Amino acid sequence: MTKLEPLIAHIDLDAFFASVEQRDNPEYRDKPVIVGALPGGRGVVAACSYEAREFGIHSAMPISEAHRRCPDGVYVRPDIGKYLEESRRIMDVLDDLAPAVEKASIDEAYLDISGLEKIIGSPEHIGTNIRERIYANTGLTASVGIGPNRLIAKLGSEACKPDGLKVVPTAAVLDFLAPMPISNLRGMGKQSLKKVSGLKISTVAELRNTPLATLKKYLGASAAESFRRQANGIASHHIATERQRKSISKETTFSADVTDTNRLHDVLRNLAAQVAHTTRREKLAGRVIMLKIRYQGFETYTRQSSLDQATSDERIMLDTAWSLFSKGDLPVKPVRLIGIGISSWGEDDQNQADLFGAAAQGATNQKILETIDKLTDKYGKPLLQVGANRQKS
DNA sequence: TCTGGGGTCCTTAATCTA
DNA sequence: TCTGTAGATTAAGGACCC
Repeated sequence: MTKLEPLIAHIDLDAFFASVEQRDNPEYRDKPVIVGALPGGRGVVAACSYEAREFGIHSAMPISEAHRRCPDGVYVRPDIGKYLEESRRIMDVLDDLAPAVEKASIDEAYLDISGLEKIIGSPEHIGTNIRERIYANTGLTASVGIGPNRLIAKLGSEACKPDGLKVVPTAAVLDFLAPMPISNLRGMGKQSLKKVSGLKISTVAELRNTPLATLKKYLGASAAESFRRQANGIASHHIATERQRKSISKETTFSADVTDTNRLHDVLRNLAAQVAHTTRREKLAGRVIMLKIRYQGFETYTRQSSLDQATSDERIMLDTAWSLFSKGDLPVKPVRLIGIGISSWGEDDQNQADLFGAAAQGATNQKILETIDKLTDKYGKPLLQVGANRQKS
């Protein structure tokens, strides 16, 4: 049997949030739609329609600046629930098409379409098929890039936006990459660009021709090697169909900075409850609690603390985070943002939570009950709490 | 311009441990 | 037993992405 050449497709919905709003509100069509914070408040643009982009608006732009550029635009608060539902429908369409689908974000996915050529036809044919099916099922347009690996597929879909299809055969990869700005490479953000500014290189071809030792001097070994591989079109073609999330967090920015510690504690309690709820819903328990504080001037601190045992209990999360806040090594001044997170999943507590949950749901399995007795003997009261919390959620 | 929220991964420094 | 050291782990923060 001959080995299959890897063939990867990257699917990217065009201006996703804004397109959903334009589809659902015909009066928004052909208008600059800006989804995000409302003018007058603190916040940024989460997504905007292509009409809005003509005013120079882009995602992550402060909403005040967007409003200055386009005072007559349609400003909409995001409806994440609606977008998640839409995302699920799109992923269902993709699941029907390819054996391996990796959801990369709410509006993006990678598909392993190796071998599909024998069933559906040429890569162009496959790409067209994907775009047509998404449009037929959702009324939304998507851009599709197809190439021998994830990087080329992703850059392909970026190159043909909006509503396009780009196929890059292996033989064309180097020419495809050559004229691109180096900022197109994964990981080449503002800071890395600053680091290489002295090299006077702007295109991928120029980066490719820069000695590796020189790149290492400016970027460090690991980043230099990564950019060099990318410049040569070398990247992974692995599609991860199952991805375990590594952390859960919740944060909030105040409309005006807060000094009142009672208020901060109340807000943190609320955030801890939300994080705990998600943690239990995902049947997880974590050992590391993280506190995030941001002051005026975007001065940001994080502090974390490891627990002896994994938890999904909001009171433990709150108490741990609050003791990090009160420890005394953080500046005492008005707080702009406060957040809490949990990570480092632990096996034991998770299993115990599951067992208690099963018992609470009326399971009579003798083995479960015996195990609960054993665990209760071993750990005592706090464990009963795990079950009680789970039941509530 | 004045910067959300929820993530991941990487680097570096400090600390622990064999 | 003491000390130095290397490697592992933890903590904090930076950078990036959508």
